[in-house]
Amino acid sequence: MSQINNTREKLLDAAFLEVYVNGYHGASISSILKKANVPKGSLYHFFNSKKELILAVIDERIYPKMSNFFDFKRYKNEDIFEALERIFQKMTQNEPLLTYGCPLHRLLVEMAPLDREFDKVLIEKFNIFSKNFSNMLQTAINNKELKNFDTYKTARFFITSIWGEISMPPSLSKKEDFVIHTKNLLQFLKQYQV
Amino acid sequence: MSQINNTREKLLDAAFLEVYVNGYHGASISSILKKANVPKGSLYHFFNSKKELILAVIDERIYPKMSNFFDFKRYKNEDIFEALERIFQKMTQNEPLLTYGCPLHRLLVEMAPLDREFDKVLIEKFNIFSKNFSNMLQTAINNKELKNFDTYKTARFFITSIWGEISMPPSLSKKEDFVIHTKNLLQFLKQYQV
DNA sequence: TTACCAATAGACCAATCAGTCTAACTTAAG
DNA sequence: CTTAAGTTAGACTGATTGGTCTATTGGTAA
Repeated sequence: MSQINNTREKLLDAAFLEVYVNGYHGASISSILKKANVPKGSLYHFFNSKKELILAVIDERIYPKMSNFFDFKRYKNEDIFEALERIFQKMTQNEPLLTYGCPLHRLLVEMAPLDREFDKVLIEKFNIFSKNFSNMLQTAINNKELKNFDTYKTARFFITSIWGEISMPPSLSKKEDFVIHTKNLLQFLKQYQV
Repeated sequence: MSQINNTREKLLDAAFLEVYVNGYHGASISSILKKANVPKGSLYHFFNSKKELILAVIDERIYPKMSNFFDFKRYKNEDIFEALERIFQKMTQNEPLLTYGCPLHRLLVEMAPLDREFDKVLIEKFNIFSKNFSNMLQTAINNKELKNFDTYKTARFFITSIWGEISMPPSLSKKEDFVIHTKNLLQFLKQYQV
């Protein structure tokens, strides 16, 4: 056996890149094999189909990366606005993501309406991010930092809004625009400040 | 000759549906021909390639539809908030668009990073919408309805934000969420009210 | 009537698609 | 050393891809 499924890992890496650039339908198995420098037999040894491979890419590559991007956690002694500013700041520094968009969102737009399994898996992830953000806001409400409001709906508003901005193509995607976008969202949240 | 290029129109209609559902890479020429009930020779008589066909779909089908959706025009005697409420209200009534997303945005996400021509054509459209909206806001500023601010950047904020929301897949796309989204955006704009 | 050209029709093409299959190789266990 | 399982290797398949080509049709204008 090769060292702990090195081949499988190489396939996931190559497939991630291929799908990130070309989307699901645009991604080619032969191109993935070429990138990974792995023969076809190995791919179909580890995965039963292209679809299964890409679903694994979502779970094992895309989702972990994006969890780090949508990292809605409070530090101690931060108020909610400080925390969000820090989180948005961190997002802003992730240049490839700002430039080339969120791979989760790209697949969501392409595949969720077409395929039940993609729909299920991708929405699952979206809901996790929303829930995390919602919890963060709820804590702030409990702490009397914010007035009461529907935190889940606001979390959805923030995330879909951010997705809209970062999915703008490289030719239009300027860091400055993202900064303005997140500042606007923070400005919006200020209305709930106590 | 058939009546004023009836065949060409049928091809554009069929191609629009095919691309709206499947995206560019997922769209199949043979499926388009079947839908349109038109032989292959006719397609390649009117268009030189799949790409040229879809670029025509953008200009002659998608853009006109979306111009109606992103219809940033003031009526007489409306203040800026009344006008935006009316416009968002009209968007809200366009159920297929809310449910299946904006075809312009879907293509933008899929193709703009991959192909210079798609990038150019699609961003052109985005810029038109942004400019129209920006002008609308500028008029309100000139009328002393709103304080001064960068209207173009705010227009971009609104449009990318709305795109993010309506590109959510059917399984998550509820009219109620869109209503909340636009209400939040209006709420944001209220900060500039004089 | 003739001539011409736009449009229709679909057989055909090479390339590529995802996926299958069998053989060989490698590694670990007994 | 033997055996079995896990993995590699890539030739091959049938379907489908976008696109080409030639023949024919239908209508218009001279």
